[in-house]
Amino acid sequence: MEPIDVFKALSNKTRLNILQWLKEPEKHFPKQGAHLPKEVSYKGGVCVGDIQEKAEASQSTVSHYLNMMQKAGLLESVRYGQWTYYRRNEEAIRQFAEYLKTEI
Amino acid sequence: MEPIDVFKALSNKTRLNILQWLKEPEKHFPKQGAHLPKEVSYKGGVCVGDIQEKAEASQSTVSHYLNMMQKAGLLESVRYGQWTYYRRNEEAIRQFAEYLKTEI
DNA sequence: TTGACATATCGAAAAAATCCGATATATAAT
DNA sequence: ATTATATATCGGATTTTTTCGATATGTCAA
Repeated sequence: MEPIDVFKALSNKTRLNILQWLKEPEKHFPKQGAHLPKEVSYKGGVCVGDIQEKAEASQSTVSHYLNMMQKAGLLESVRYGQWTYYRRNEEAIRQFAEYLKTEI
Repeated sequence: MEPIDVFKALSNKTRLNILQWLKEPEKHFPKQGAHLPKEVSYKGGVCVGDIQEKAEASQSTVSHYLNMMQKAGLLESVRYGQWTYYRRNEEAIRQFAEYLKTEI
């Protein structure tokens, strides 16, 4: 987790929004999980299409953003069938907040 | 203090270094304060020239960086004669770390 | 008041980020 | 097999950031 990559990932309104929406997925993505078979239930994860709709950017842009945020360590993903579910990597985010508090 | 501006300011190795150097000015800028008359003593502040020398970037670049970091709220400055001293805005930095911990 | 020095600002070239549509890939449904 | 759907990747146009040298401004010293 390179701090600079995290700062870059957070230097954009849309990406910052996505990260904050994913704090409360059921609130910001009410129809979330519609595609998920009950037995797998990826807790807190939201599929790309739902995020794209809310973000009001193109599909390729949102896919790119999510990939960037995942590489920075802020998100993690799992694929179920044709859907990719993204959710926050809370442990990494916590570590980053801790780093910021002590090192910056 | 716009979070996005702070993230942008921190998305650069040199600027991140400057902020960290200024945590311990006497350690990273041993000749610091040479120009300061004792009676004013801007605690923790370092002049642009000393920062530039350590950062190994051009004078205009460093001046620009410092201005950007100040606008973001991370630094504050005072001018004494022909020198401008920059130091960390600890309260703002603390607030930002707190924002990150609770809002991100 | 002239010259030297510190810093800020300007203008521009180069590099990187943004962001899209088109296309590829993978899976699912018929 | 074919078609439809979700996501990823590609290629490129546009915008923003980076970074510099040149110049302007402000201050001090002789």
